[in-house]
Amino acid sequence: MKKTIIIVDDHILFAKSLNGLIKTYDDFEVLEIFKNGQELVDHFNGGKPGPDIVLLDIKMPVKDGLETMEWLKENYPEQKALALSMEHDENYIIKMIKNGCRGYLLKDIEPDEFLYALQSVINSGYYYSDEVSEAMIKGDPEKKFENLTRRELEFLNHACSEMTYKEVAGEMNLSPKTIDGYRESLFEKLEVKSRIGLVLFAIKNDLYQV
Amino acid sequence: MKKTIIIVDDHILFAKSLNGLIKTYDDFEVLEIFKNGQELVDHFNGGKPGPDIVLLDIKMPVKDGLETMEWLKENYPEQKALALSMEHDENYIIKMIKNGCRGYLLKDIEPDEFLYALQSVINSGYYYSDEVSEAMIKGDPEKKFENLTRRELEFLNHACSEMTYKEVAGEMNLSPKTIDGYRESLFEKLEVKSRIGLVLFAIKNDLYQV
DNA sequence: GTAAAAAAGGGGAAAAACACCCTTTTTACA
DNA sequence: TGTAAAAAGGGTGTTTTTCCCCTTTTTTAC
Repeated sequence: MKKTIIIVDDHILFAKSLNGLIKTYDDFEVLEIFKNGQELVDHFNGGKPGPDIVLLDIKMPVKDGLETMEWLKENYPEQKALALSMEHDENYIIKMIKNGCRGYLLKDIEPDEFLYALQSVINSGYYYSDEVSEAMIKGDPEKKFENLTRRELEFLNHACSEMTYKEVAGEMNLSPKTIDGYRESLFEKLEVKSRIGLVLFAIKNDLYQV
Repeated sequence: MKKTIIIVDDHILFAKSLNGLIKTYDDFEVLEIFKNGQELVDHFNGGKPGPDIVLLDIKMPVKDGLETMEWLKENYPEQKALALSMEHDENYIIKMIKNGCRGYLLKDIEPDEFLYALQSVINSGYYYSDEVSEAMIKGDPEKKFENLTRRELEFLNHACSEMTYKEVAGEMNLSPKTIDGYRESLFEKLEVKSRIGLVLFAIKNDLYQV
C-alpha cells in the first residue's frame, strides 16, 4: 500500500507541482493539500487519520509551520512531519527539529534526494540533510555536540534502535568497520562508554525523538 | 560532605521530629523546613540552591505536593524529590512519579527503611517502594506493564545506565545470573530484544527520568 | 496449609559490543 | 595545490550481552 502524504503550503502552485512529482513515485500518494497549518489542525480535529508524512512549509498565513509543529508535538507526537521551506534559517531548523520534525528540506532539493528523504523518514524515522546537521552543530548553544560530524549524528540516531551495529551498517550502506569507527569516535567525544550511554545522550539532547 | 534535605510539610510537629531523626544520620542534614510548596518555590526563586533531596508532603495548604512536583519538573527537572505522605492513594502515587518524583514513602515507614530510601535516591536516583511499584502496575491504564514485578521494575531502571549487568547485580546485591533472569523475562514481556529496547521502553513510558 | 508464582541462582555456547591498533580515499578550504 | 579533516575500511582480541536450557528457595494467594 502506498504511503500517504499531506502537503501544507500556501504556495498553491508549488504544492500542486509537488503533488505531480509525487504521483510519479510508486510508493507515495498525496491525500490532501492544505493552505495553512490551521487546515491541518481542523483535519485532525475532524477525527480524520493522519498521513504517513506531513510536508510542512514554514512561512504560511494563519498558522505557520512552527506553530503547527508545536501543535503536532503536543497532540500527535507520533505524527511524522518534514519541514519543506525556502528559508535556510538556522533558528527555524533547530526549532522545528526540537519540536519533533523529522527533517528539514530546502525547496530547491533535487527530486531524487526528495524521494530519498521521504523513504528515509518512512524507514529510519528521520532525514538529516547537511543543512540540518550543520545548523544543529552551529546552533548548539552549549557546544555539547559541536564536534559531531554529519555521519556521526546520523549513526547516533540509528544507534537508538534495537538494530545491531551490523544492521545499522546495512541501513547506512557502510561497512560494519566504519560503524565501529563512528562508535569509538562518539564514545570519546560524548564521554560515554557504552551504546546505552549514546542512547541516553541522544535522548537527553533531543537528538532522538522518543 | 553531608547530603542536604529540605522538608516541605505543613505538619510542623512531624517535620521537626523528622529533622531530629535525620540529625542522627551521619550523611544527611536538613537545610530548611517549609510549610507548603509555595515556600519551596520562593526559595528557588530567591536564587538559592536546591538541596540534594526534597521531601514533599502531598496534602498541604496553598500549594500542595502535586502542584509543587509539577513546578519542580518544569523549572528544576534535575531536582530530586521524594513524596512523603499519609495518603496511600494510587492516583497520587502515579501522578507524582510521572512528574519525576523519585519515590513515594508512607509516613509510617521504619527509620531504617527511610534511611535506605534516602541513600537509594542519592546512589541510584530513585527509591521504588512496594507501594509505588504496585500502584504503577495496578494504575497503568494501558496495561503496558501490568505483569512487571517490583524487582523487574527496579532492574529496568538500573538497565538505563552505563553499568554492565554484572555491575547492576552488584548494585542490587544479586547474582549476575539473577539479573540474567530479569532481563530475559523483561525481553519477553516488553517484546524487545536488546538492552537498548529496554531503555527505550523505560523512557517512553516514564519509568526512567532522563 | 498447600499450590502457584516470584525470586534467586546456574551451565554452556553463540552473538554482539567494545578496544586498540592501523591504512586508504575523499572532501574541504586556505 | 597542498594539507588537514572526515569518511571509509581493516585485523585481532577481549568483554559483555544474549540465548536456551535448568534447579532451589522464598513469597504470595487462596
